[in-house]
Amino acid sequence: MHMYRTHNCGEIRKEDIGSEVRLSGWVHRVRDHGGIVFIDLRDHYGLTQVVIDPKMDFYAGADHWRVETVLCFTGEVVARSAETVNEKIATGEVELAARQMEILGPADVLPFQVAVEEQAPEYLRLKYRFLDLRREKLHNNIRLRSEVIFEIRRIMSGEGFLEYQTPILTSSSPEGARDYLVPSRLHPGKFYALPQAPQQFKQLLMVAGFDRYFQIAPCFRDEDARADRSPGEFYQLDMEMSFVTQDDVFGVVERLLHAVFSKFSFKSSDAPPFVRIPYREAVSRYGTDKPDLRNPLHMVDVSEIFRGSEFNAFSSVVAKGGAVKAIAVRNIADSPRSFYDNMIAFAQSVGAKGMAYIIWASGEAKSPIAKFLSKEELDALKAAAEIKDGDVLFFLADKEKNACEIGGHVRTELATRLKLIDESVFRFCWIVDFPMFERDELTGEIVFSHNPFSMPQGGIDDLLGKDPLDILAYQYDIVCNGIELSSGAIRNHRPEIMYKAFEIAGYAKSAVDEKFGGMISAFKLGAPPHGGIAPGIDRIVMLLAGEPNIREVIAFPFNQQAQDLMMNAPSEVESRQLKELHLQVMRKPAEDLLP
RNA sequence: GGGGGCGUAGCUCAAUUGGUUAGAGUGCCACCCUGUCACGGUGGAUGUUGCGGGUUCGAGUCCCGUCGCUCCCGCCA
Repeated sequence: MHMYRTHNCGEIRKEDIGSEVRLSGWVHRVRDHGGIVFIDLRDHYGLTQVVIDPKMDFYAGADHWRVETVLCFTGEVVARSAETVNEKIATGEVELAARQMEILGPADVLPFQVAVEEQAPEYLRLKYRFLDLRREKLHNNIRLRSEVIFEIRRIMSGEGFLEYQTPILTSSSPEGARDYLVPSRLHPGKFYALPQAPQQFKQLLMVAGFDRYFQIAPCFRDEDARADRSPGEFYQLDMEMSFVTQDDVFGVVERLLHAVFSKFSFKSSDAPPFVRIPYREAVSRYGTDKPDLRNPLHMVDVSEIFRGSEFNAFSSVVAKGGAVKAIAVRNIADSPRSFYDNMIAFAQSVGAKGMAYIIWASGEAKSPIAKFLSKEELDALKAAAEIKDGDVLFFLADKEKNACEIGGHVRTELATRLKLIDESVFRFCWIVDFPMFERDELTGEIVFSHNPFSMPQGGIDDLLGKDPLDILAYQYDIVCNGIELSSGAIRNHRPEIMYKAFEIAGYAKSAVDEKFGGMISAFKLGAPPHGGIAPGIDRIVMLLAGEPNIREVIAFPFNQQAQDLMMNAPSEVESRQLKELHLQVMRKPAEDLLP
């Protein structure tokens, strides 16, 4: 018989009755009846009830066994009587009558319970992550993550992609997020950087002729945390394809996401092709470039209706080049006054100067602002927002950018408060036609609005002939339920177009050669047209697991301050190590004064 | 770097709004119990109310500061 187990704790069934088995696992729960003890023994696979009879020589100690101790039991599989069958567990028709017991791993008193899904403080959960990972929810999330990644590899392989590794120690890039730096021992004063993404490497693999690349790629960015953004490191399904158009990339991603989301969730998910929304329309209609399409509300621009209106608060905004955005909500005319007051307070909390509304009920428009509006204006509003009796229209007037942004928040808040969001679906959309450049609000200069390596849609002609702010890029995002899963692009593989694009953003040719010399020289020696995308693995699993926080799908996450409380990272290092790396730590003055 | 929320027993929470000795559940310890499966029962131990000041006859409660966790803004090509 095997030293530790013949079966796992989720395995034995009626068919095994009468056979001698050995099980090892953690003590999940103990039910001590004095004359008989039941122990739920747990492992990765399930639970099995072990019964300890008072006649057994190890019985006396049974009630001292603490939960989460690791035990090994040997004994006979016996049937449970009809009234004692436990239908809640897969092994519930049988139990193990223990004949032998061995303690494999004793456990001290726990900082928090494993068998009970009670809330525990975040710092304890992170410090004792291995305990938290034993708990059902987190354990299942991490298992789901593994299964999702396995499925992704299977599908990508089926689509003709091969997986390649790229360097973890690379060079710092001038664009993008803050880098994590690694000092060089052999080159004093020089640093490696951890990759923010394998962007240039995957493009070089295309130049090298590998045609279709993917990688479950670690990415490192020294940025502050959010609920859906773990600081430090995260994983992307990084992919790149040669000789493709935007539609080819979309096809692969749509097939992949639909398959993965259908397989691992009971929620329904959009079938390909996914909705495509131009960037400017997304901002105008939803107030964001990552709209949650489960939310049925949207904005309409009613600026023209108010141009020259007697309602001065709006007409003056329009006269100054601003916009009036309206959000129609169906069948809420009977809401109490407090609902409108609270919504106005919310709008102000996200930057609105105020928010007007009109209620259509019993064929009449009721509103504090109705008396300023003509019948023609009211009719035009009804038509623009397809208003029916019982509907309410909310208005925000501001500079267009502000009105859209605030309206976006109000749209989300309205849907949340009115419970308009369908929680049973995954709604995907592509955001396309991102602008290539934008004006930096602080400096007034033209800068890249997204990825500098994206191909401008009109190629060199647009770069030469169009207003830079009107140039669109073959740049796209994929969004699911309001969460941005990824950005991608058809790349700019033509050196002359790249030089020109960088020139518009204020970079001299020599600067491009210096920063991206490797890529430029590669593109001068025969580069195929290529493009790709890199959906975030953590966010995909987060959506599938229904978790509101990304830490719940990462086995060993940082806390919000980018610390690992279990491994005690980051930590100080010995002065010898610093010396080897030609580094000197500049401590804060206050710490210098300490003895 | 900035703003909001939270911080009471190992854990989850309460404490009648400033009033006597800070409670309950769970966990822990001891004992009882032969069919439970969140077993049940009896008893017991456990508190620098995050920390430091202040106001007050009196502070878990009010004020100031500080620390920690969290959510958001900035940031994330």
